[in-house]
Amino acid sequence: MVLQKRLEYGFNGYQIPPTPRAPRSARKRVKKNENHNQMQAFDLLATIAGKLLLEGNNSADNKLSQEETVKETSIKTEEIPSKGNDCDQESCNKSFFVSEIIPKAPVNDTCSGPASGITVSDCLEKVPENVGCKIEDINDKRMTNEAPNNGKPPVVDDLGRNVNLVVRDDDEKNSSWCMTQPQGLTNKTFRPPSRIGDRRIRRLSALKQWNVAPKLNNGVRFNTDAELKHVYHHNKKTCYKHQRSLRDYPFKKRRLYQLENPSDSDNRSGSPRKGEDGSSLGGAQDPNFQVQDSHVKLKIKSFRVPEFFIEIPETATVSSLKRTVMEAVTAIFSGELHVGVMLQGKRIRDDNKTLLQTGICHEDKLEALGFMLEPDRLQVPPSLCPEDRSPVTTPKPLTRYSPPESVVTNFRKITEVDNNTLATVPAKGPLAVSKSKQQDCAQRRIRRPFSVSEVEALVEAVEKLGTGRYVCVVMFRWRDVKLRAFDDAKHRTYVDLKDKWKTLVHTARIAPQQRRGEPVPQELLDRVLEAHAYWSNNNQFKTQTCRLL
DNA sequence: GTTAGGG
DNA sequence: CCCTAAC
Repeated sequence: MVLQKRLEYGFNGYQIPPTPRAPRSARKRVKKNENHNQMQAFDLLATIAGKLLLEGNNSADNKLSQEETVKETSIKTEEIPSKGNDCDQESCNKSFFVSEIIPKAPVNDTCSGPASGITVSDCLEKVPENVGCKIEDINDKRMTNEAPNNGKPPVVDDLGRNVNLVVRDDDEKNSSWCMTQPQGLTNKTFRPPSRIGDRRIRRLSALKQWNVAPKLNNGVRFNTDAELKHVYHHNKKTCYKHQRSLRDYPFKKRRLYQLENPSDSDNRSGSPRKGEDGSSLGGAQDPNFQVQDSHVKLKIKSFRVPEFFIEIPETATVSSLKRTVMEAVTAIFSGELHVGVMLQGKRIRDDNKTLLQTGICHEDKLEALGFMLEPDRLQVPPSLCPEDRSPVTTPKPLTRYSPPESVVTNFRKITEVDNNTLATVPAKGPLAVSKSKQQDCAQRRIRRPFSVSEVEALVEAVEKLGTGRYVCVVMFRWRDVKLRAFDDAKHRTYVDLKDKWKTLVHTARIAPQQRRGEPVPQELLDRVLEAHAYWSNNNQFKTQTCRLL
């Protein structure tokens, strides 16, 4: 019904009536340009276009229809149970979060021998004895596997804004929406959880986790947020910049730092970033090193268990849930564990090297040291890999879990700087290469340069749809470009496309010798400039007017 | 949720 | 590619 009503407005593939937002945008835009004539012309054209093209609908009716559409759409949207939200709630209710664990006995003494004398393997032997765990909430992942209720496709488009043919394609696509491939959806209501959604879940989970019983029977205790901060701010001098940057930081990001990854401050400016080759980092040559004592002090802040899956009946008690988690954890850690050492993203394989030789003792190179706990792969049946959540032997038939492929630790190296001041050096590397990075909301997406064919598709779509600017009474959107040309490319968001177009225009304008990356054919760049000029220059109004009338 | 624009 | 004000 709504769809039909929208389609009546279609004309030559362009949407005709102003969207609920359009007039405001238009006014603002015109206002910005201080072009009152254009504004008047817009109003006039809107009226004319409405009269000419809406087949019996005058402007007033049109407006009314729009409002009805909006109303219907919003009601429909509300009526459809938002599975995503349900999942949010579920995630909160079923979180298996525990806080990070700091071993009762500081690990500082673990490697207290002379740095030049203790080997990597010496150090590793100490690590498993102090293991704790941090179990990540994985329900956010499960959300992506949820199918919507009734298989009934929701009204995708909001507010009835898009009434052109592109949107019809969109709706049609969603009408034939297939439940067997939920991952592939760009569906508005059921698209995979955004990173913001993840953050919300994580934040809620994190808030809950501080209420978890503070002690396990093995005596390992959960540290609190306060403790983390305490550790974190051992050295005011070192952390000053970070604190200041957090204070100035947007709230969202600040929250991420505080709640999600209190140890991750490697993004702060001034954080040293050295070469990737950890093995070549010798500490002996560094004059600064000589003022330190020869002991390497490591504090392992926590171990994290990524990809930890549990299924348990809804009717199970909290008690049995706890027991299940405990059994799962026990099963993982009772098996043989191996410890790996990562330095600056590179695994140190030679156990006979000294810490000095590997650079582990070198404070300036320690932004990227981490330990991994890995269950013995031989004991892990292939069916237990995270991709295949097959049940394993557990006391309850309906309970199942799959163990993590690796257990990665957050860590800090603590090195004495001044008299009693401890400097904490943030970890980097292991988390960045582990699977858990998929759950790390703060992770920056990898750079994926646009291929020429992608550029071509983008240019083609923009040529047809425009760049999201307000043109006469027609509003085109990057969203439509995305749906039309990049619907299958899940890694290309409409923002990406918009950004790419921005750089394409820039590229097209600069001299060829100034361009970088994969060369874009001049022909395409010409089309970019042409399309850009068409959709954005001041003549667009005139041009579009001609097109419409 | 989208868009536009600065970083 | 990120971030976010403005819509």
